[in-house]
Amino acid sequence: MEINTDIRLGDSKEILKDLPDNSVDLIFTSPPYADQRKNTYGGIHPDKYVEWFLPISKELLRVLKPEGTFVLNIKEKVVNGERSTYVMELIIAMRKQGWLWTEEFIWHKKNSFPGKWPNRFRDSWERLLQFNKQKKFNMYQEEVMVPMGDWAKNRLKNLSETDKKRDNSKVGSGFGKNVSNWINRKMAYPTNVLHLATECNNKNHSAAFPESLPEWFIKLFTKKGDTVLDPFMGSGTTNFVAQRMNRNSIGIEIVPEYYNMVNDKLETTKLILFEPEEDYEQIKTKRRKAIR
Amino acid sequence: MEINTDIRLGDSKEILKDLPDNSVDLIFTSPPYADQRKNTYGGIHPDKYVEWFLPISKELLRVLKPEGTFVLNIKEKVVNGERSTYVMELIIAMRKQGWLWTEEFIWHKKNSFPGKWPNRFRDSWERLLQFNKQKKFNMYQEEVMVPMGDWAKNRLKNLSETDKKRDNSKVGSGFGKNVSNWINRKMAYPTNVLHLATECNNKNHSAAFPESLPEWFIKLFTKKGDTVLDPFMGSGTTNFVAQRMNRNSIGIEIVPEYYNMVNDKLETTKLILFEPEEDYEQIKTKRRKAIR
DNA sequence: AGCTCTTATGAATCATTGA
DNA sequence: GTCAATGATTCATAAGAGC
Repeated sequence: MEINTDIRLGDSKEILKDLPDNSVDLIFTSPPYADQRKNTYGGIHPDKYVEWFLPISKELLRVLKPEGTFVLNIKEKVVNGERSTYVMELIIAMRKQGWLWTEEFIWHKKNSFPGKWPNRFRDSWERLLQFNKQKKFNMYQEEVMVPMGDWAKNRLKNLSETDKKRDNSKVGSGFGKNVSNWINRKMAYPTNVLHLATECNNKNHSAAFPESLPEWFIKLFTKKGDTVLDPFMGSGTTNFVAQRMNRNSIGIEIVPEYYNMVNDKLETTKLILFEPEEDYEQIKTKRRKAIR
Repeated sequence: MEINTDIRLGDSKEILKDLPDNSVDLIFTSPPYADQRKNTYGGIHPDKYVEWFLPISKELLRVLKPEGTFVLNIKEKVVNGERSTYVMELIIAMRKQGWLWTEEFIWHKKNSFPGKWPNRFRDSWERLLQFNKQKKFNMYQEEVMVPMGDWAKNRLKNLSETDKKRDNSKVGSGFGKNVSNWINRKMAYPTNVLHLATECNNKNHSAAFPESLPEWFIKLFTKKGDTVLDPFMGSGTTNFVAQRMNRNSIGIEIVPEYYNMVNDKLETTKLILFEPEEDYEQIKTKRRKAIR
């Protein structure tokens, strides 16, 4: 299978216009947060954030396939002792634009930034907002199943009366069936809380997320050969992960430095990818070695 | 110290008017969620939720002390395949009403029951929205510190070169000071993600939260002798915990059944509380025995 | 293997200074 | 005064090396 990784230099608002309608299966991105990263990006003021984002999300709505998904990683900062409301306003505005706000996942960051303040604890979570074009969308739940913890085994042994009642009352998916499924698979579906560390390999980009973050959503919402788009590419994490997972991808980046950095890495990676018969993990290891 | 637990039967919007200005240190509540619990509460429609809540939050703003805190436990439900936006709208509306939206804590529910839907995972988190009247409010961070892992003890013995460098470079707060803090503490500050189980003792009330939830916020935002208010008392968890922790409390409940249930329990508890020289844990155990 | 120990580091906040 | 920029402060975890 030929996998294409297409990166473009320029402003998302403009570049996106070149992409055809209904052509992308998953959009995964972490846009510049309001007033952050001033040295590299424009540094959008919280009050202007929604206004700035809406023209972009309008294009995203156009290029996304009807069964596709848009996952937006964002977190509002504290301004003047209060959490900003621009993310709330953005959700409301995007719904008016035609998006469905399907779900909000929580990224619980294991290792959050240090600090101590008299009236605030450390912020250790971010939002992962899931938007869709329609109620029916592609979701491959089995791909992100996780090994069951001990709690589940214990629970299976001693089941409360409430538990039994609940499941027996279900039609078509009785309790016994569920249990046998669990025992056979020893795997469970995850929840809408993701527990990942913030560690990332890209030291040159200030705001890179860990590879496991896009990886999880790419598994969940796409299959091999599908197309992933990141309109705020940054250090290219989304695109590298997509490539490793045999998904086509498009990345857009406005800062030439980052664009070039990703471009250079991409060349290195291509050489490795042409070696056949390797699975993800092997490629992952090799690539890392090659880059470092 | 004489602790008063004052429960009232009626509609919060009306009953709250009887409470004096600036008299409450902490408001902790979990209001009926939109369209949930139809059999017991009115079942407020998502579209009407903000409109319904604002007159109540207006009174809450009045009765709260300037240094007090309002913690609102809420989570929007899925309507027609989408998350409702009424919580977002409520936050924005409450800010216009004069509230400061200081922080959003996440309650990560450890043990949500396994379930499966074709396009959605189990919902295992809820919002705990912190509102304040002013930027300066009472917060007793030390009270909610958690035991540090074993790694910390080891670290204290042999300190890394990096640690030394970092700390030696500081002016005015040298290395030794920090270390002594650690040794004395053996405790760490939490973050804004709470990791609690959903277990709760009140089977008769459909939406009761675990005691550890109000307990955490009562510890964090009040001291002994302070006053806690729950305008949607339900099974009275907040009030029982407040009482056990030597805080005065007020509870308002519109459903006579719940009111009576709490009232009955309260009588039982009072007898126990009049026995002196007991700490929280002892009382807790006794009360539970007495009630069951 | 399992333990102990070392080391790196993360989209943060706040107070202060300067325009 | 308001607003923007700068610097100081800071904690807990995981991954990896060493025994």
